[in-house]
Amino acid sequence: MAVAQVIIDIPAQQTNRPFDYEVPENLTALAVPGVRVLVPFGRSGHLRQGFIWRVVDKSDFAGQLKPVARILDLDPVLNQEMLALAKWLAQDTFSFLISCLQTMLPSALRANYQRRFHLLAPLAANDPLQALLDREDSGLIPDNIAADLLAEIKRLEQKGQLTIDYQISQKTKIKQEKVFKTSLTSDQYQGLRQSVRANAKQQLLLLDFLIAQAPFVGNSATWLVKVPGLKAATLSQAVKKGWLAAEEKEVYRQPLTEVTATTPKKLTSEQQAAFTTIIKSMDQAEHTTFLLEGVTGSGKTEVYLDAMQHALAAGQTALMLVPEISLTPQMVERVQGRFPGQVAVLHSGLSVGERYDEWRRIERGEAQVVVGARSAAFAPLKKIGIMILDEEHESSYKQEDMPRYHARDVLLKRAETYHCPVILGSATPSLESRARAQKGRYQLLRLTKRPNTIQMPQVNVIDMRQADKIAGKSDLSKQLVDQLNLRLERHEQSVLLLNRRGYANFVLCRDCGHVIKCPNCDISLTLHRDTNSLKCHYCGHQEAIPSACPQCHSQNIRSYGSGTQKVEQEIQELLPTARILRMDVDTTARKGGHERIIKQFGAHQADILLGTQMVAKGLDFPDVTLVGVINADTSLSLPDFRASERTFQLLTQVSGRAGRADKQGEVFIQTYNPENYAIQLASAQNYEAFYQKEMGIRHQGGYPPYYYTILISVNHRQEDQAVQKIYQIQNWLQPQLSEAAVVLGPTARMITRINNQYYYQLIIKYKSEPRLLKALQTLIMKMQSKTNRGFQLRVDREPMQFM
DNA sequence: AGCACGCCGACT
DNA sequence: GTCGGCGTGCTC
Repeated sequence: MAVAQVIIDIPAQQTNRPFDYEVPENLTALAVPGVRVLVPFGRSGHLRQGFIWRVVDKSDFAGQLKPVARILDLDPVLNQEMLALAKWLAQDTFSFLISCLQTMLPSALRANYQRRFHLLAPLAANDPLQALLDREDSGLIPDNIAADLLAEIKRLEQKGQLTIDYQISQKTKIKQEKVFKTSLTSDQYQGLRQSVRANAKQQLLLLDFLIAQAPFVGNSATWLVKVPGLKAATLSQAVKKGWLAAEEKEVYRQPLTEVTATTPKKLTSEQQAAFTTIIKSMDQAEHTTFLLEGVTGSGKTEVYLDAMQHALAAGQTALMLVPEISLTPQMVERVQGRFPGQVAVLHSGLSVGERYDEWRRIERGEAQVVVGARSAAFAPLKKIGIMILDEEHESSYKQEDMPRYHARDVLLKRAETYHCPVILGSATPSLESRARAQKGRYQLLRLTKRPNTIQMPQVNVIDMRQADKIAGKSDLSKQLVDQLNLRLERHEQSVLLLNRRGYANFVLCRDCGHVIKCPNCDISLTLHRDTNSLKCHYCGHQEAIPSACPQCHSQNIRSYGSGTQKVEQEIQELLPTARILRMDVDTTARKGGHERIIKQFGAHQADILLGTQMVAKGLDFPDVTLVGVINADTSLSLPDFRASERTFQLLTQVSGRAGRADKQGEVFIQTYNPENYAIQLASAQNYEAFYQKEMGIRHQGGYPPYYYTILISVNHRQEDQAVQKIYQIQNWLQPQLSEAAVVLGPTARMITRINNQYYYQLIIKYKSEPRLLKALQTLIMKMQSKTNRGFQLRVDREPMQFM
């Protein structure tokens, strides 16, 4: 009898190896690697979801095998390539196989475990469990259930008064909407209208609506009930009375925006040269990595599109990743316009079901081109001919939780399988990539000119130590405000970058110096004017603004430092006619909020777009002639060796937003460090010089790309526990490293406490440590044991954030 | 995460 | 002697 090796979804994930299960005779045809199965697990025998990893003839397991309970897929959801990719990913990122497999799939295919209790005997009069039964999903035990309720459930279960069952429901994969059909004629509704009690407001409202729908009555027209004021309960009552017929109807979610087909633009000679090199590599099926370094506006996208076209012409597919933030309608329309009907889009704005639909279209081969954010690196395309990573320096390509993968590494790995080239594109490549191009591991392609003779913007650095400042508004120089005013008069648009959201940075008592801090984190709270509250940007804690100092009760408490909200208010006071749009986490958090703001600004419904980093990325507004950076220094002062690189990239990018069409753009950068090289070289738009200078610094400090880095971080509710553990880890790890490896720390993280967890960390810098990876795998396993309960360990290879 | 096994204390 | 506390370790 066949034996399936199954990777199981165990919540605690204490294991990383497959478990063997017997395949019942009638399921052997379906039991192939990559299909999802339900298997009994543990003494309880509760079913869990898993993936068949391999099918073998005989098990090495000495005990009695349990049988596979159910096979969930007719065709594997993960093919051989994906399974191999998962294995590599798990090793490369120190994560569990199961989490890698899950990450590759749309969440609609992930198991959704539910615990539900059923009463066998009536509850006591005031039993707290009654509250759970009264909810709509009667008897469902929520994951975040209060401990005392859970204890009560356990108690009753032991007394035999209730049972708990465990269900695995697949999250809805097919979008279903409740649709109501009229089941009576208009006349019959009229009749009912007469007989219903006069105070049955809801029923009358419904009947009036049904009568008004008369033209539809009698035919099969279905309609969605969206009558204002009508409650869902009334509808279900109406169904019971036979007034209406309800049914679940599958709805296709493809918000098909009308796209006009576009034709390829003629390439400039530089673009043509890059394109020719790339397609040569495609034709020869080489997995070359190209670093396409092109200044903003030099037309990288046109090269991507032509390369993708070349793949399609050869019967292959194309995968293009862009940062989430630049996956705007502008970008999507551009790709869809070029390849109408062939494009699937994957981004976080899609619902679970929409994502699944797009994933299916890709998997079935109905879409040959995929545009998406980070996780689209796992798009189930076959016969990939070209892969593109736009804005390759963006840190959002690195996933911050398990598995901590970098989309770039995934693409490069897949390129080996498909023998196809990868294009990494950026105006300001990451130092890692640029250095690899230097060493010849990547092939460097350059686009140095903007087509249509658009000039590079003129960049001015304003020295805030000497600049005229507007009285009382210490963050705005007179020069910048004059420039804003000038654009306002000319009916041109401006973009302002301020790297801090909220209203004020912190709230301080002028008498005793007390700063109001988050009760859960070691960080001061940020003042938000719109909600009139103090917020913690790390844990989300929110509290009212106190009228007196909590320490000395003085009324003399003030806020310091400017955030987007305050600057918005200040500019509004200075330029009363200006229409200002604010774009930051607070205004874009809701679904579609980001798009809405971009659309509004693009449609000239505002004169000034003021926002955090996100205004710098991927936006293309032709009428913006002024870009202002209010505080270029905030990102510089961070204790992170990448601070200069980030500042340079941000300033260069935001500068590129100015003057893209026929109008010359101007950039003003306010700074207290005007002589800093990152600011100087960004204003000169000189990437090469920055690269040389920064490489020198990295070499001296022994930082990437000269060294590999690994961050090991431990957190615990109690500080002394976290400290003890990190030293214990260091003592264990150090002897396994060579002399050449450098261990920084242990140190407390910059913000030591977040959400009442204390964080301590170690950074290992190394060039070649053959034993390190194995040791870290062991460490992860050791940390899973019960003696280490309460600790969380994080092993992050090439971390983006060192703080 | 569950669930059982097992090794110690306070009771019929 | 045994009932049950929850520390420890396994789950095919």
